[in-house]
Amino acid sequence: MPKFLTKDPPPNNSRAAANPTGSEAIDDYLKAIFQLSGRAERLVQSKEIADHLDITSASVTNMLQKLAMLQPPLVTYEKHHGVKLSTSGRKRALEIIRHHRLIETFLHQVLEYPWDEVHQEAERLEHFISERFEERIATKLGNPEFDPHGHAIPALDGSIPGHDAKALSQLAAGQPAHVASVSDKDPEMLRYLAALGVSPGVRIAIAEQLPFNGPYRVHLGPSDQTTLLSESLADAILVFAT
Amino acid sequence: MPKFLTKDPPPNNSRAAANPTGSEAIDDYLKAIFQLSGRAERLVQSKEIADHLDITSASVTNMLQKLAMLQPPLVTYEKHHGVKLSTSGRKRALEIIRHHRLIETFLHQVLEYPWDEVHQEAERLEHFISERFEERIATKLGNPEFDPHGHAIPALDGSIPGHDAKALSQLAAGQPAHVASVSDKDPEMLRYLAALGVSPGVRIAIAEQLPFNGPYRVHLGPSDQTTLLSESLADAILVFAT
DNA sequence: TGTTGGTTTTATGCTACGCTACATTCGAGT
DNA sequence: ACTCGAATGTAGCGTAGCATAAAACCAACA
Repeated sequence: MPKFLTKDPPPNNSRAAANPTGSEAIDDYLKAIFQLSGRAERLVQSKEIADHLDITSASVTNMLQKLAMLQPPLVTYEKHHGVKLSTSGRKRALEIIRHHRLIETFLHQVLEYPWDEVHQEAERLEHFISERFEERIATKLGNPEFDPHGHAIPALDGSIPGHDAKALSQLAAGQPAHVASVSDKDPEMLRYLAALGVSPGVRIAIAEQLPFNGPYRVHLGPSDQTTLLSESLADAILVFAT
Repeated sequence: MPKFLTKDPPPNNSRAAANPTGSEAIDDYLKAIFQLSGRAERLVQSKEIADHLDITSASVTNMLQKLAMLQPPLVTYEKHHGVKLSTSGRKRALEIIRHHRLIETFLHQVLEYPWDEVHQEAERLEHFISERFEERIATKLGNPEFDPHGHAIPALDGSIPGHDAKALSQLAAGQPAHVASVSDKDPEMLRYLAALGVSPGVRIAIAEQLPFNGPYRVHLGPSDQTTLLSESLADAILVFAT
């Protein structure tokens, strides 16, 4: 018998109010699985999670077993084949992501945070806000569908405003498009993009990619200004064709 | 040698961003010591802390030793005589209390929480918000001096807007006064007080206390309406004479 | 069928509290 | 001063929660 089942659990930390059976670690696993499994909800391998969270595979196996035998289980786990989220697990994952993106939007719009600082704060607070807090800021913001980086905010019922976006690097040259979203992970990159004028909704089109996987030359914004974007920037920007 | 000194500490939880050497437990000890020691900053006994936090004295001794030998120390600890906060400890305690009261005010004014619900949420969030968050909500609120219950919000420099308030039960009969603050611990009580029209700033005076430690008959508000208040309510309401 | 990654098991470590049981000290009252 | 009970301190231990390294173990593919 696994050692974590020695006794029944009497949890008592302050985050319990927001999430009865949970912890920051668990939240992070659920988010990771959700993001890695993608729309198709494919099985996710331990190694992927381990890499994503920067821990060892052994730790992941441990936690997955734990998550699978919680009541209710948060994942369905097939030995040697991977995991996917259970209904409860997906619910919690979506809740956390909703929290995160609502908080980001709130920090940006109400507290006037610069957009490169919202992620870090949201990453911390997403675990601790109550249902009530979530509901209040959503109302205050008019139930927004997208966060400041253009990422869709899951609705209360778990539905996600669709977007058929693809990486700018996948866009055909000459195809006019609009910026859907930008990665929020790297503040430095966000500041740079802001300086360039790249943000959700802005018009963008690729003029050409320079030879040997070189930078992209793009036309940007209403004035069709020409700008150079590195490969990694072109991967971090999602667009939808128009 | 105490066992908690086995190795130097590499803490890594998400709250670290808000408070490098800290934990919710530590915050709670510091708050307790601050509140118990009062204005005079007298030495606080372990037992008082133990009772306040509802844990055993032994646990308190343990923690106090730990707090005393942190770098920098958060308390000065004299064996068998009690503790008081060090400069760093007082700084942190005031920071937490400032967080708590700013958050309460913010929830009430910006997110329109009813005043009996703000305490619980603030109690959780006070540990996790960043300096930046604190600064932004303070600015948004116009650097308020009092929270919705009338409690003074410590300023950034640690100063606290003075108030020479005393319990309503200590007020002389006939002496006109204003409500300074009400205890925020019990939501039920807050709802009742709200229904009566008792809130900070309201005019109040004792008509009489009924015999044998009976309830207080008070005149309340601009219309001098007469109301009965139990002993414990009269203890929970602070007033300043006018 | 053998190699080889990814996976699982096992045994452990570590932090951060909390507790019990027992030893000690303080200090108030005689 | 002395005594005795309350308050403290010490030692040892328990638990929750993660994480790890090393070794055993699939399972898929060439």
